[in-house]
Amino acid sequence: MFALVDCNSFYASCERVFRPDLKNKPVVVLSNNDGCVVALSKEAKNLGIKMCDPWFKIEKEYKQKGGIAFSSNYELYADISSRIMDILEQLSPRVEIYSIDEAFLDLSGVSNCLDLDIFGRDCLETIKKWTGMPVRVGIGPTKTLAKVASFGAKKYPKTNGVVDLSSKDRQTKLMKLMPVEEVWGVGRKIHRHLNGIGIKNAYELSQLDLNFIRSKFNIVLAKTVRELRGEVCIDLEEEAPTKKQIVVSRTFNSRVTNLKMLHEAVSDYAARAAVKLRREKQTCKVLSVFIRTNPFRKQDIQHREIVSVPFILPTNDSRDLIKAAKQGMDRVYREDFQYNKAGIMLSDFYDEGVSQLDLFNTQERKELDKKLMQTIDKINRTSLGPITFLAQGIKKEWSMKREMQSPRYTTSWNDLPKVS
DNA sequence: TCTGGGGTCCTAGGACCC
DNA sequence: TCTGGGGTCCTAGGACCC
Repeated sequence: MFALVDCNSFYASCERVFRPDLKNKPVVVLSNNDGCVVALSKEAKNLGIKMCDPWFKIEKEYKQKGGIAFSSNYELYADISSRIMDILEQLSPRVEIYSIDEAFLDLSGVSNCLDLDIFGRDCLETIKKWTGMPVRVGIGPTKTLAKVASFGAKKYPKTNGVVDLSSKDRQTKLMKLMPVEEVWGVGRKIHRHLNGIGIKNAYELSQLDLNFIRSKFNIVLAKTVRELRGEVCIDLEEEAPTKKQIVVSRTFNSRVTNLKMLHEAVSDYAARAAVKLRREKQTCKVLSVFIRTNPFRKQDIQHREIVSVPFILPTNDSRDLIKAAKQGMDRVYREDFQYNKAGIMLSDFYDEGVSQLDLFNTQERKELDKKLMQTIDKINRTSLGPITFLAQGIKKEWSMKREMQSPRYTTSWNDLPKVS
């Protein structure tokens, strides 16, 4: 048995934790650059706001109706997320952190000694009490069915946020009520295709012939179908597998033509990626740089390009990555284009421990470089930081817009909420 | 004026080898 | 001149997820 614990409109709820005055008010959270809506409260949904709506299109009307908006504050969200995950780890022996706002729990031990519905409620109430965050709990024999249960808990208020799909009858009943596009693993393309052959709900999908699915769709969807029937195909993954690539990219706050600024931007991204790479205890052998004009501006001539810069030896030294990012930028950059986004990607990873000696650097030199990076990372985890490289720029004129960001209530002394 | 960012997996097709 | 068939590896692109 699996449980899926899922936070209700996570980012919007995070913003409410320290702002009780926002209870029952429409709240939306915007993507980087205040571009579009990435999270919205129930009340905002009722105003007709949808996920991915561009902010500039809805801003005026939304505000007139009394809606509140926030720029994304990932520091706050990450901190609240980790508090919730800590609680779950106390409640269940095996937890897979699936995303910032979702976790799967293995309930096979729990089901012997406790009613699953009671366990679910206990989970929900503990998290509410300790963090103030509203969650729902879906329980089922496979991960995909736990997702179905979670859909039910969200859709039907009478469930009070907990749905247990242990029984086959309840599975069938709920799947018949669930539009097929809500099924985990069914995206836009497959939805269209399924509709084309008359499949409308999750139950109808679960009844399709597996060979038919494999020949007309693919084996991924066949797995989904088997999971809907209660056959476990997707196991719990407690340990996060080591990453295979790391991407850092941003849309600029305005269009950029100047090579110097682009150098700054990709240097900044490379330095951020280097920190992530070292946190994974990995080194990489390839850095790619990409650049893009704004595809929404049909009137502009477009240019997009990606190049790879290989390293002779795998590295996670910020200085190596910054240098490569600038080289890559020189190769993709063309004058007279108005760029709106650039990014870098690291790939071809090796364990940090496995180091090769090369002709030019001694072992002592390597140890020294490694210590330097460790020291910088350490300082940057404290309030003494941040230490950055000059190449990352000082003013960062290209960097993104976040005009409506909430304070870092939980991670910065200066932003602690005051009680008077 | 203004449309996010970061991942994984699968598949088809090309290069190369025997 | 004649140019098969099967395997592996890599890459780009598509589809999905949150």
